[in-house]
Amino acid sequence: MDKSGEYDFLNDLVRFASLAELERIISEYCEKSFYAQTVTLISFQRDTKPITLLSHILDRDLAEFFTTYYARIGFMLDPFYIVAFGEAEFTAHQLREIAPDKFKTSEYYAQYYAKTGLVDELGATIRLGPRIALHLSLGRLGGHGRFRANELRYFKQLSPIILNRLKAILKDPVDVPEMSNAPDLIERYQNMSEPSRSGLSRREAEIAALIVQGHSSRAAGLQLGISDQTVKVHRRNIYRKLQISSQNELFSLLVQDIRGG
Amino acid sequence: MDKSGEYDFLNDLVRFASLAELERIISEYCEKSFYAQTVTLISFQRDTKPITLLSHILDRDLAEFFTTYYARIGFMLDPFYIVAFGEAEFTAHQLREIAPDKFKTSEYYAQYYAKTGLVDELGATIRLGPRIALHLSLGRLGGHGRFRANELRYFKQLSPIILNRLKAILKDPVDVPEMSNAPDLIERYQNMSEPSRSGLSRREAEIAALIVQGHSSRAAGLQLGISDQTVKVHRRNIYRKLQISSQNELFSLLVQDIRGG
DNA sequence: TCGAAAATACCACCAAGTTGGTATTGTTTG
DNA sequence: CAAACAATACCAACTTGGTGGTATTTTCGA
Repeated sequence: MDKSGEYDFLNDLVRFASLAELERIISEYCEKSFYAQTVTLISFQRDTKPITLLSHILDRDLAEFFTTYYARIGFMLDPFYIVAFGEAEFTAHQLREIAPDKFKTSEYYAQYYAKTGLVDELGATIRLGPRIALHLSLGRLGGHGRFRANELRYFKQLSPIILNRLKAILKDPVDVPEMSNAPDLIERYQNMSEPSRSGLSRREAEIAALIVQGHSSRAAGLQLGISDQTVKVHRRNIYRKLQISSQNELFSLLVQDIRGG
Repeated sequence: MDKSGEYDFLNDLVRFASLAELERIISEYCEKSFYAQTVTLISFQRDTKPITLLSHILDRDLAEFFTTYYARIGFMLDPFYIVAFGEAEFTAHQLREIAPDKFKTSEYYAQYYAKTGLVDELGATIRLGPRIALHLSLGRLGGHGRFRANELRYFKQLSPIILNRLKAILKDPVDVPEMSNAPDLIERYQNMSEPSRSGLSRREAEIAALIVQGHSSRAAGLQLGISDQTVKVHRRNIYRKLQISSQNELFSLLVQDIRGG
């Protein structure tokens, strides 16, 4: 497999002066090197849909899938999106570093992520404001192997430079889109039950969100600083209130909710 | 809940002379009685997509969902479809009688069936030929409760009469659609692996099909007359050959395959 | 302020999936 | 024919989900 130019790529990526130039560099490199098969630059917005600023996806079906599903539903369960609004101002990770413990067997993975054909991702995110962040993603398609340790290292060194330059370029307020009031994952679950029944409590909705993101009861407990037994109790109460009996249905309700409005 | 007319409905259903008249009777009754919220008449065809002859679904979203998903993917995993091409010439069942043991927690249930809002179904099927069958389905939406024992009993008595009359009406060859060569579930799994790798054996594909239909390892073993341990071995081999590691992914591959072609 | 609900925690049990291993018997195919 | 593979079977271990129960503390609204 030809990996020549894996460093040249990132090196050159640093020398751009506009979004258009960045796009040119990316498409040039993606054609002559196997370093990455997909490159996307996304504006993440807390509580509402992301905006794709740049998307280099050769496969047409995959590109369509990306705009159809990821932009509507998938992003909410994307580990990179979740990390984007965490504490750190800047983050750069390989997917495996931040994916929940059951990510690969989660409903999200099976229904959305697996369809992209991606086997690995490098993602970097820089906060532009309290509710907006810029995300750069490099993807490996099946058959090209995962990113290696040295590739990750180099990405972690250069991606902040790239994203900081982009931040400067995009600081024009024209580029910062309007906010809508679409509810986030937790709010969705809180408002989900039928009017007659009592809805999920804040905590229960938090746990529902973690579960659909692909966390096991144990992992969710660790993250919230509570026991996995407690998580199981919440699970039971969540299922009862929503009149369901499995994780699969919990995911199904989310998709219905998002589609419905 | 008003269940008056539950018998009148089926009684009147028997007195039709054409598809159009049947449709009129159904829509009349569905509006003044809660006996069934959805009534569909489908032409099942082995190995290819079903044809909806009549569909009384009040909810517009549900109706759209039905044509979008059920007609393309869902039917393959529909317990009634599976039973339709079994040994019996005629069958009439409540869903719970023929659903696989893990149906309610299956990926199919969560992704397709749950979205319909149905909580129960009565279905009757009559074989028109070796590769074609006629299916009548009555559905209960959430909030209307399941069909009761006496309703099922009456359905089992009257549905053969209705379907036999329909068979006579539809025997006109114009109504029997062309066959295509779309692969069935088992064939799909057999042809699924990448060209470079060896595909699933017949037996493995059979088991893959049973699993996505919602059978547990034990249930699949019982059905095939082999041990559940053997089913587990096949599972392992299936996962290895398809380079996956969970049931969720097995389902995902099917959906991809069907969408792709 | 009193009571209900929420949040926390722990225990036990069962079903099921996932992952290892070994072994026997046919069948197919190069 | 020999090697490879399919199909069968059994065992063991582990993880997780789902369900049942009980109990304590906190929070918040009527």
